[in-house]
Amino acid sequence: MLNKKPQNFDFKKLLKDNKYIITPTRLAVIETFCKNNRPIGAEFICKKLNGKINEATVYRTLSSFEKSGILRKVDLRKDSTYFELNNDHHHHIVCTKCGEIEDFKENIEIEKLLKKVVVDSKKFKSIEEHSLELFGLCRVCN
Amino acid sequence: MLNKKPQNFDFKKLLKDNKYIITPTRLAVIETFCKNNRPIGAEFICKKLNGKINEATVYRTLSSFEKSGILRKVDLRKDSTYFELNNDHHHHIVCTKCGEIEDFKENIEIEKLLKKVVVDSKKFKSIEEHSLELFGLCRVCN
DNA sequence: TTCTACTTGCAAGTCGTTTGCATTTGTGAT
DNA sequence: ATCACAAATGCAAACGACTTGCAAGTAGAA
Repeated sequence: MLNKKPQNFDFKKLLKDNKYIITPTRLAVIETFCKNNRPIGAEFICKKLNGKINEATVYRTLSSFEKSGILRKVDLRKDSTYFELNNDHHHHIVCTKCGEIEDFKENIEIEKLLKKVVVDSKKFKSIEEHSLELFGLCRVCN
Repeated sequence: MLNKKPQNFDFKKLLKDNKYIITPTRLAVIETFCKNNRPIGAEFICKKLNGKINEATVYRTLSSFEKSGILRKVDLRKDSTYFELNNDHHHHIVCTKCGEIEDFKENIEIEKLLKKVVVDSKKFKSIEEHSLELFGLCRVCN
């Protein structure tokens, strides 16, 4: 879990805190997430880094960062997998036409409602994660 | 959109209402969804139907049923795509270990909260769909 | 500086899904 | 009933996202 604004934090410290060996690849991947403060996928990263990092390595890095909690997966109903820095809890509104994304904050009311769902549940007594994404047409596409 | 309990409705009427030619394949696919009242994917359908329907046809049928609104896609963080009869609005709690699924109803409070999100949004003035799925360990796996 | 375990690149493989094409089938008109 | 034709299906090949095995490179501790 990060606890600073994505734009300016110490990449190396983040890696060390998560017991990673510091490599140019890992620094570059984190930097790409910081520069583009929105969900991105493997293909985007490869393009942005100009093919300097191998595709397979990008996938391995993303998957590893997700396990350690640096990144979180986001379901955007696209054909490939998107990740995001796991720094603050929010969700997305996604334009189904142009792909435009707007964030919205998780709030206490939503949390309360989800807790109530779990209380009412017969099969579950706690939940660890949830996805909540809205889909529609943005003002431009509409 | 269906408006009857999934267990007992007229498959042929459903197809006709949606301007489909009635074929054994389509009837069998709908029936599989009715019998197994939960999200299922292409592989499951092929197995249940004993390979009587070609894999490619199953994919084509699912995709077509989704477009016409008979089915809805469900994001369950699995490696393949799951669908569900689009008959009543609900969400899921999914066990990340064994895959057990429990439904919970969409309620007015959740709808209100989501409407508020849209009101606060700068880029969107309405949404068409949303996903809301909870993930955790069920009582058995916990 | 050296050693070792971890990381990376490359190429091949996997898996879910899609597509092109030839054949079959449902349905409305005859 | 039968016909004609558009639509649906099966088959095999292709596709795209992702994974894996292995050999070579590299970070970091000693």
